[in-house]
Amino acid sequence: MDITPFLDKKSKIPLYEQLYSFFKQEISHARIAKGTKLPSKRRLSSLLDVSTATIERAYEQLTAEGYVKSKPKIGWFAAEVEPDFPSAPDHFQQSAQPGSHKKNAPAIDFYQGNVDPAHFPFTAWRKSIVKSLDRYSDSFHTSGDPQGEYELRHTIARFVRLSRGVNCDPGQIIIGAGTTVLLQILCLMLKPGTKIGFEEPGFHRSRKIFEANRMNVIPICTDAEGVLPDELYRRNPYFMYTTPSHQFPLGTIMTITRRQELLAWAAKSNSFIIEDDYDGEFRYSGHPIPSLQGLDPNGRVIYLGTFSKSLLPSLRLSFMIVPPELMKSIKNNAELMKQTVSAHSQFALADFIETGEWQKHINRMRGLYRKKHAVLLEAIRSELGNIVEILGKNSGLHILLRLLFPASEDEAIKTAANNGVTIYPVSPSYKERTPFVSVLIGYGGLSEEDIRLGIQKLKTAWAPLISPY
Amino acid sequence: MDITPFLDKKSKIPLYEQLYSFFKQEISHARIAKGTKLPSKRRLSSLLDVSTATIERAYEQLTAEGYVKSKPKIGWFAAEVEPDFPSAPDHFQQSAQPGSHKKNAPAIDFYQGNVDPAHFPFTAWRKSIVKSLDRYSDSFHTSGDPQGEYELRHTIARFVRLSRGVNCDPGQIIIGAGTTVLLQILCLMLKPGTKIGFEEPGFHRSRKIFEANRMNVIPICTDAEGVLPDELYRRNPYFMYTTPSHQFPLGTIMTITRRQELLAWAAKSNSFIIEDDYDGEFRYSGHPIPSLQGLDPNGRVIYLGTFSKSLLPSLRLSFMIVPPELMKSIKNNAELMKQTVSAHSQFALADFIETGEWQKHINRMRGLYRKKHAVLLEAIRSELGNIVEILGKNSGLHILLRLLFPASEDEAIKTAANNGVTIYPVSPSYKERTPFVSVLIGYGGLSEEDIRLGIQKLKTAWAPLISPY
DNA sequence: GGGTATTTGTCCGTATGTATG
DNA sequence: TCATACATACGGACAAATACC
Repeated sequence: MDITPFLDKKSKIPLYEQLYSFFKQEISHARIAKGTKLPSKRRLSSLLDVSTATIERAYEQLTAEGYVKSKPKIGWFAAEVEPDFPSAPDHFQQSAQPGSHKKNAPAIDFYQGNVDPAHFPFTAWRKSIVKSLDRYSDSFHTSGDPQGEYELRHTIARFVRLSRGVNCDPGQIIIGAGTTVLLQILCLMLKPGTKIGFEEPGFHRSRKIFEANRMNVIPICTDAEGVLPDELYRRNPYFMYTTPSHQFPLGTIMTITRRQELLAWAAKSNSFIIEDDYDGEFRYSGHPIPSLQGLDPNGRVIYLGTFSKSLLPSLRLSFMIVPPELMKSIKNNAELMKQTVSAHSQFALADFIETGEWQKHINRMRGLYRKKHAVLLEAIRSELGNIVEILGKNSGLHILLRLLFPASEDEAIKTAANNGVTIYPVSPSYKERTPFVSVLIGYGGLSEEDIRLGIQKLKTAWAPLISPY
Repeated sequence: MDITPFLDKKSKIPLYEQLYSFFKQEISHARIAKGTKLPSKRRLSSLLDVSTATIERAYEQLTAEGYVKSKPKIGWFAAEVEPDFPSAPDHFQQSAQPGSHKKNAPAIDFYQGNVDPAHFPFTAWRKSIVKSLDRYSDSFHTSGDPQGEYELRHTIARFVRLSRGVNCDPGQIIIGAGTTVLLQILCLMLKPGTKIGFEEPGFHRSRKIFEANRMNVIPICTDAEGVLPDELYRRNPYFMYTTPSHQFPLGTIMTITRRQELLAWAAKSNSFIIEDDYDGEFRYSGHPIPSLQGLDPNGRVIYLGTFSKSLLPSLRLSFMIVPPELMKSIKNNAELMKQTVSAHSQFALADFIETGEWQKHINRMRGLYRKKHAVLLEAIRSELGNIVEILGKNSGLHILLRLLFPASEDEAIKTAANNGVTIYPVSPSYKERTPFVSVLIGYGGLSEEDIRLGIQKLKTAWAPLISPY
């Protein structure tokens, strides 16, 4: 047992905590047997050249958590701890040694759900959280408003009107821990077998939610302008799920005429449209088109928004704007489920938006993503120019690569993986047959350099797949 | 000498100055004899929950003015001082007394879901949150592990084993934003019409979740020992939902024999038991009985735990421990729903538990609730002694009052409301007929004084309902 | 076997750095 | 910039347990 190399006096992590983590690891992994006498304060202190009080503090903390026991005037002893599970990732060891890069560099991950890790306004966000903790501490002892805290709903209502042209009052907003939770609340009001129109292709996670709730999911084809209204008249679903601002996965932006046709259909057939605006904040070219919800005078649109892309995926905070006609039954179900987002997160987000930090962040990110987007397109053009076609390049945080060479989706993904690049299949987005071979490329979470590198690697990976003639 | 009430953290007067004034008063009024050793920096610091440096600053100022003398490495001692004017007004006592009661006092709310608002270890919790923000910022840019962050699951596994006798490894744990979300995930794996045994009476919110998911909810009667196993053999549901550690709403604690019978039934019939341990941390008398999960060698128990009662309702954090046989399908559904709790909350809670703060808090709360509980019982005995019967008085944060006078539940609640007391109906807990008239009294969120006052008001409210003969 | 020096945990005051408003 | 408060780390005084002579 040698601690010396684990103590880093220059680290930001306090000395006593480094010691604490070390012993915690050793004991819980049974590398120090229970009952073993630990080195005395003074011995360790002179060995490691730190104060005895530092050692003492580490031991004290370990005592508080039951890892060691102290016998006064005798010594400290490792306590009995459940053996740790061997597969447990040694998180502490890794985080304590930030310098050591793995030999096998992690794959470059083009996952569409990731966002830029480097430019998040951490200080401001932290400030909002701390502020909300201090200011709203009175509200934390109840489970809170099942729809979500009024402050946040009010803020969202105001903001969404300005930025997305969505009209609503706070009473129509339901806060939830992710779009899936909100869709789940929606499903609770529907009988199994209810007809749900769903873009084909479309966002598979949402489709699976409907399917798991035993809805009758009807694929509705899309073209370059968006959902085809004829199909809707023919199949006449009760709900129609769509992603008009940036169709998933194709990336098309629904035209204004198509939007109006959709709304007309909904009004005529007493159906509802679910508008999932999952990354509507990021548009790079062309005029912004108002949301379906904002265009709709008849209250036929359920609007879904999220802060996963525009703030932090790990925050798990989305919202749903419900038309008055559905409000009562959805509210009932929301109350049944209770609120799913912690009050402090809600207050923090409200503050973050109110202080203008969110807007600043989005603006900054839009610029960054625009640049990444350009880098990606350029890299693809130069590296893969004649073997792929790019689809959906005007907004959002992902594009589609249609393969112009005879390889299966599976082959394309596997060879990429073997070359250290993770890309994603498009076929799950289709309920029925997939018309052409393509892969999903999300670039939000990668640096410009990694984007270039990743595309280069793709070229290498795919080279053998291209027929030689 | 008790300083606690004199320290007002929200005051504009600096903390060190409040301390300084206090000791100056005490010493110059000779309430502290000369030569007395003053409490050490650390002792005071932990007692008052301020930094040691703050105490030091106060002592220093006192030293400078000759009120105390410092002996290095030994302590601080009160010095000899001219006695001050004896009639000096105790300025602090006034400013610290927040006692100005409002004229229109809000209703006294006996809601069972509320918890004590005054004794939450706010500083420690805040510290855990800030620490998790600082230390895990790398993890926030992805949506995280759908089951929940490994650190938290590991911590919960360890803790639940020690405190509730539950056996599991972190891989079996699913974190979710509330018990309802977890039950919802459970329901996604069940066909509509699946038979769910449900305690009669039972926790209505859970029942409604099953019903909303179109399960076939079968009421299973309970007696003083818990669920009746005969009923189970007769009706043979696939899942049986129960609250063995503190039956909701009756408050009975399931006996060990009954527990074993239940487990035997589940093993024999290949069914599963859902053990909802919603407030198992709080038990006031009798021996602790191990959880069903801990007694079960056959993996037939799904254990539900929550931090709503034992920490903060607004945190929205619960967990589910899944037996291996169900793991695969439940995991699938959890992945479909994605994780519903923000990563920073998860890391913060893991830290809060790991640093021993949670245990401290529970211990403290158990004592407080025990006292409130005693106050409540005493108040009921003295005020309502002969018109009600108390049910379920050995654990948890609520009791049941059975009305011994001829009034309806509705009447009892309405007259109470008219007298400024909110109490809750028991009838929603019953799926079928309610056998006797009773009301639900939760006391976790009320002060001892309000508990007494509330019961007094109940007496006044109900007086007219009692037949005069 | 009894006294003494040493080891050890516990408690203490002090100094310096850092975050916040 | 400055006041307030907290966090981290240091080194010494003390008394009990232990080891040694």
